[in-house]
Amino acid sequence: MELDSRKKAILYAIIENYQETGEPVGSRTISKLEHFKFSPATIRNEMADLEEMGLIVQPHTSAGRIPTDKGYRLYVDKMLEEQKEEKKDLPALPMANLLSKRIDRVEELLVKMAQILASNTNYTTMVTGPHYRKNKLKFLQLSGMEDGKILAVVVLEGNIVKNNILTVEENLDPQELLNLSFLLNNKLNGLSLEEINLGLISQIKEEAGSHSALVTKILDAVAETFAQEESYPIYTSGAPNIFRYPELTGGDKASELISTLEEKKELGTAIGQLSESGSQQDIQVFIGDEVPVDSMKDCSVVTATYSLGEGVQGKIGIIGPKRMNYQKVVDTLKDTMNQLDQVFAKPEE
Amino acid sequence: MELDSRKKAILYAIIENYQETGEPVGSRTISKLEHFKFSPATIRNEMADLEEMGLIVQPHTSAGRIPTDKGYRLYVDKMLEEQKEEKKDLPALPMANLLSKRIDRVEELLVKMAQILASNTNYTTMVTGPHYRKNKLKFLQLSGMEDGKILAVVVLEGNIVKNNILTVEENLDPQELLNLSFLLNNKLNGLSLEEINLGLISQIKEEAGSHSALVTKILDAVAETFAQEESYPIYTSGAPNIFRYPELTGGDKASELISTLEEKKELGTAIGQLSESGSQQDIQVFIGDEVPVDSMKDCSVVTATYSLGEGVQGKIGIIGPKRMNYQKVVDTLKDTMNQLDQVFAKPEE
DNA sequence: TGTTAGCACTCATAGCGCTTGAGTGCTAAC
DNA sequence: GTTAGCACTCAAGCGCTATGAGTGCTAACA
Repeated sequence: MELDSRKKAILYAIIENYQETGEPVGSRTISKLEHFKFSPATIRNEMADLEEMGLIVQPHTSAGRIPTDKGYRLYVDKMLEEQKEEKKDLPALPMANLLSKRIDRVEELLVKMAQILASNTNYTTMVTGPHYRKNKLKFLQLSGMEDGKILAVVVLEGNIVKNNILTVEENLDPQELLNLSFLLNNKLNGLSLEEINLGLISQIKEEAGSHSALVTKILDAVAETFAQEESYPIYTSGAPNIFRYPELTGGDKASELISTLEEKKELGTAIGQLSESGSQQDIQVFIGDEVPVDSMKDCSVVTATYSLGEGVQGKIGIIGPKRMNYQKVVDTLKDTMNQLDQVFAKPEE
Repeated sequence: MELDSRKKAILYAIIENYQETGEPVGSRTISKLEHFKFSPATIRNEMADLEEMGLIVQPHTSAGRIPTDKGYRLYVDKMLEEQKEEKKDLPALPMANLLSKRIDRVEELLVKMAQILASNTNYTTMVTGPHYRKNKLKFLQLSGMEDGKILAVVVLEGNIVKNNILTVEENLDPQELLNLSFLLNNKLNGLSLEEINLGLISQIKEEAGSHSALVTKILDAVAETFAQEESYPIYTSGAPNIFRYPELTGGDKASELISTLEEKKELGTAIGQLSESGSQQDIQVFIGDEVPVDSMKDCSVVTATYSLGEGVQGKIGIIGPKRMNYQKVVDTLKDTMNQLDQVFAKPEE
């Protein structure tokens, strides 16, 4: 069967009407719309065809039609296609203020970003913490603290800073500590986790002489810092927004969704999958069953990859009902990415 | 009217039965219980009295009784009273493993603690980040990083560590940095935010000579560290548990509750109030209208103050329906507090 | 051949009346 | 003081009947 332009127009009209109302759309509703000069009967014929093609369905015999995943997919693909050409002007999000802040408070930035996106779109937002492509040790600082403890500060590329407070039995004078600090920096800087192997470790221990126990502790701290980065955190915001959409709150759905959002683990792995399967284009749309999280099969998810320069990047996902306003979400995300790029593309101030 | 022991027994029986079933409790149910050798009619007479006293109510004429806030209050007060004498043995929570971990990852500890409490009680748990009574600067470390940036590590009492990466125009050699570091530590150590006043600042700037601009930046970083600590974070866990209790999910209640939990601000101030109004005893129970958060007027909240040594303390709150198992919650919290105390009371290993 | 009017049909939803059963309060007897 | 008995109340469930939105199909029309 041919999907001519009239059928398309009807499909899109159904989708857009359903987006607003959440109710199945009947032939009469469509025929009363501006651009449609055909009678309900004609529309009905076309709708029967669209249903045959699997683009729309009736929830029950005497109801109007709602779009299927396939119908949405068609709509979204066409939309993304058109997007490439025209450049839309959206009211700018109040992200600018946010972005003028310090870079070293990445976490706060991400949380705020999630909040703004959630309240602006009325959907739920999740943001993965930054993922650092080149995870290398950049800098290591040891400082003695008065009570016999040592503060070890580990800095990775991308300016991830982690602190570890170590307790030592032996007593170190500042000069020894400085020497040790120098030795470790010398040996380890620029190396990734894999490159710090046993041979290197024993070599360092040897050179450290009597302080080899301390070196072990420090290296543990370094390893932990790397590990922490691998299990990067996930921030969510606007979870209660799902209550705006009755189709997401029937039965135990709301509970399951909220649980999924709270237990961020599953989300994390899912997002990982998204990343891998993702093509070059930065915006991806997952509709219904395409979402790789079971409790979200009634949702759609739009993801984007953000970048904070220095190869630091992560994912943003907007989670909403399948009848979400894809146009608005995609535009909003693009706008956000642009703003981020503008700020972080600047030569670092 | 006199609240004799039989009336009390009936009240408690109603409360405990209602805790389990969530359904109004009738006279027949009570009379069939072990210890009650009276007929339903007698129980009914007593129940009429209890209702007159405002301890129980009927949701509608032909229904059983449910406890009022006042009824719960009586029950809880008696329970707390008895607790003081007998020492209960609960199956220990799997907190021990957790507590054997490092102390310097307080945040992780608190999150895990919230999770364990939530899954163990089936209620929602919130934990305020540690509040440091004596907020004094303990240690300040400046390190030059290769790309012309300076890493400023600020350590407060209680081992709160914050990192700030500063960008400097001027070039500093390591020795100058060391001197500056020494100067700042000398001047600032042991001082609280209020004690770092303008006079002191200008004095430091003078001694720092040409690096006064840098000093300003560093002091800003210090101020920010203090400020961050004042808006201490709040962790929640087990929010979806509210869906277990129908009385909390009718209407928009679930949505409001989840929103409140997500927007932790209101919680924070409320918790603040709790702290202030709190007496010496560490466990407090808030029932229904006593809870100082509007969206939680249908809930009860049990709070405890935890302490991690060094005057570092915060609040834990368990949020559940008014028919929550107070006994279990209070016991669990006490057990947790004890475990924390045991670990942190040890001479710091 | 595409479009439309007309009509019979379906079915979710709402409203109505009925029954059921859990639970009560009251009274009178033990 | 306690209990048996009884009339009463009322939420909840069930079946029945509109109601109305919406459909598919057929036949007529341009």
